[in-house]
Amino acid sequence: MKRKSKSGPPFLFKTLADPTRLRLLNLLACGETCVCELTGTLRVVQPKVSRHLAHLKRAGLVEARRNGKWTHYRWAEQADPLARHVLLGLRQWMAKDNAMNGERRRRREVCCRIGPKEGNLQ
Amino acid sequence: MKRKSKSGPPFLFKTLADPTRLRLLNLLACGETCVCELTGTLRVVQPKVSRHLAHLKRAGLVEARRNGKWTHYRWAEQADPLARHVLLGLRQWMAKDNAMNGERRRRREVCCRIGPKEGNLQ
DNA sequence: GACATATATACGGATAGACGTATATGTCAT
DNA sequence: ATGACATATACGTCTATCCGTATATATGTC
Repeated sequence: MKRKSKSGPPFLFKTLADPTRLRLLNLLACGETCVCELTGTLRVVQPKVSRHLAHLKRAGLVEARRNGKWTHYRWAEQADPLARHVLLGLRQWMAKDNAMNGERRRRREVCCRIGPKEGNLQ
Repeated sequence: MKRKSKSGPPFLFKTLADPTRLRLLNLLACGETCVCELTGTLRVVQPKVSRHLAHLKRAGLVEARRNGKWTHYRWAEQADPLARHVLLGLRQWMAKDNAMNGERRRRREVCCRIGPKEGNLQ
């Protein structure tokens, strides 16, 4: 049987080929966020969010940090130049996209712990 | 029923998520190439090559030009900034990747119509 | 311990994508 | 028109992926 290469450009692009994962990356682009906030903002059932976060983590795009009952996710630094380049472009695209902007705005309303000055693209 | 958006970032990334399509883009990065040369270089059955080329064309990544019995494919200019950015990064990655370099080298051997000075990344 | 909350995973079904093979289309030469 | 060649598409199958639901795990509180 053939090896299934869970790395390299094809796997990176496969990871970015899902709308829900892009929405998650968009919210995480504002800074570290916990799962319940992501679930609330995207209005998506929690297992779906967790599954996609797990996929992003496997792909090395995000990192997780446990804090008590909560798990906080954040963008991971990219060692691979291609991934770094692509994610930079993605970030710039998200900064201009209307739908993505709207979701970042909603994130501020959903999350009680974010002050009015936070919640913008970093 | 829900719309299946054959455009936007998810579709772009889905298009780039297949190894065969990346190999095709790699060969096309050297310049316009006809299907039989691509088939010969990749050592892949012709319908498979045609199908993936059709996919790349639908995604707007390549353009086709018919010349007699042959069809020549080439990279298409990208209007979308994200696509342009991602494809630029991809091109730089291909220029450094060993496997991709090897295939571009083999392209020169397979194709009778390419002189020794051609066949490098543009 | 029992319980509530936050998150992760397992399971089964539905759909999309890739493949090999066969066949259709299009072009040229005779 | 016939045949040869280059390319495209159609068809059936197999696998990967996404989803909703149910359940498991982990942590904190009482």
